[in-house]
Amino acid sequence: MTPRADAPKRSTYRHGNLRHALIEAGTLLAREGGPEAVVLREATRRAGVVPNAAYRHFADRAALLHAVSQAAMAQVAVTMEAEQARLPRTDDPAETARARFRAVGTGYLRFAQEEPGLFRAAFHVPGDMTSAADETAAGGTGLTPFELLGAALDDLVEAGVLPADRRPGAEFLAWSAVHGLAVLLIDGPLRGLAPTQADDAGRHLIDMIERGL
Amino acid sequence: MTPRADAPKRSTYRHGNLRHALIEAGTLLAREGGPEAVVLREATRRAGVVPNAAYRHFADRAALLHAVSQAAMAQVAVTMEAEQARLPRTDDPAETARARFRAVGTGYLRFAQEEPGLFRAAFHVPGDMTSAADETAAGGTGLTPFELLGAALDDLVEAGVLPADRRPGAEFLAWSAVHGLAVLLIDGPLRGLAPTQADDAGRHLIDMIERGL
DNA sequence: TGTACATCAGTGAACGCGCGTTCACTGATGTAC
DNA sequence: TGTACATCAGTGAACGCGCGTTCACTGATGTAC
Repeated sequence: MTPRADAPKRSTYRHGNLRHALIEAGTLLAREGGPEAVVLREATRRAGVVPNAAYRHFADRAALLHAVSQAAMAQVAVTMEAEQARLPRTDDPAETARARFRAVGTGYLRFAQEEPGLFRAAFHVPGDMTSAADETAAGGTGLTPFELLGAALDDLVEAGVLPADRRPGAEFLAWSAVHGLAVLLIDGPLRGLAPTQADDAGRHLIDMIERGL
Repeated sequence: MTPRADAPKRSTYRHGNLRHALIEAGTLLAREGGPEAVVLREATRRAGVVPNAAYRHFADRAALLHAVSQAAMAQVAVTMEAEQARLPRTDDPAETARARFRAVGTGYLRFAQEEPGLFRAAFHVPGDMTSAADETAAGGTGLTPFELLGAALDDLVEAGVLPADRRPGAEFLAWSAVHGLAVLLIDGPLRGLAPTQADDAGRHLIDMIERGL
């Protein structure tokens, strides 16, 4: 009933920002064990609060998990953007578009490898990330992962790399391929591949996508 | 403690083939709700047996789930083979190889759509389906899904459709793409796509793979 | 500037739940003589 | 062909577990007068 002893002691009766603290604790739980590890009681324990206190901020466990999932999604977006940001400048627009497109994929794969638990949480019965931007799932640029992919594909078309008639539906093809590799790396037969090998596989896969699109 | 009333009554004290009955019950549970629905107690209930009776045949719940997972894997293989079997004969070996390769993918996708619960169970922390054939995961031809894919790729090379230097690692690229689409269709943003649209997406994806490989 | 009071965040205690698993048992089977 | 007995599949009862969730509460805050 009492919050765990090693939790951050509060001097105030009010917590301050319990909602935020619970999402943070939940995110940590997801990092450690994926979505099923996001246990309401444990989150409250870590926040140094009694279990039912969570119900002031979330309707139920599912609502907390959803918030965590959105936060994880935003981190995916951030990783993608970081991957794009580290790209060297080029004058060739085709080259640039291509590099930005690849960065979307490699960022996605990097996140999956580095944060498998969060990655799984992000895609845990997701609230259709395809539809209108959900702010809480967006990265620094305000775009969700799906939107970043779409933008990269638009760039490819604009740069003349991708024929316009190939554009419709292309996000689902590219996404499928990259997502599949991510899943196989996380808990499929490619799990436990050394990071360098995984990177190789990612490169080859993205090669295939570029050629195939 | 007593088995459920509506379970098949036994006249004999011995069940007969409880191990098999439990796998069957577990498979049904997986169909209905995926791997996490494979609950030991419920499986025994359905088999008309007391909970702990399961321990005569399985070390623990994980062992039962593993057996169910293998059975599901075998069904994937069977679906793939069925897809190949319905192919019309052609004289053109290149055409034949190509069609057989595509059938591997479409069978996989069809199974995922038709039996999402079993599909998820099949890939639930799998015992590395890449390695040596596990009989219980094989279909009618004695090949696992992974081996069927490998064979199809070998055929492509032999028929001169796929350059031999592209062959190494190709199964992981093809598999990633198809698996990713399957996952997105099952519980990703493409979930709830009409079967015909899903088939279209599958075709386009496999087109992409063929071109990209 | 001071005080009454509404608001509502967090507490304390308790619930029912179904789960996996362990124990000592009993009853049917089939094999050895 | 008949009987003793070892084997072991399934029973009965019970455990501890942690979970999500509900209830009536108490304490601190900040706003209205």
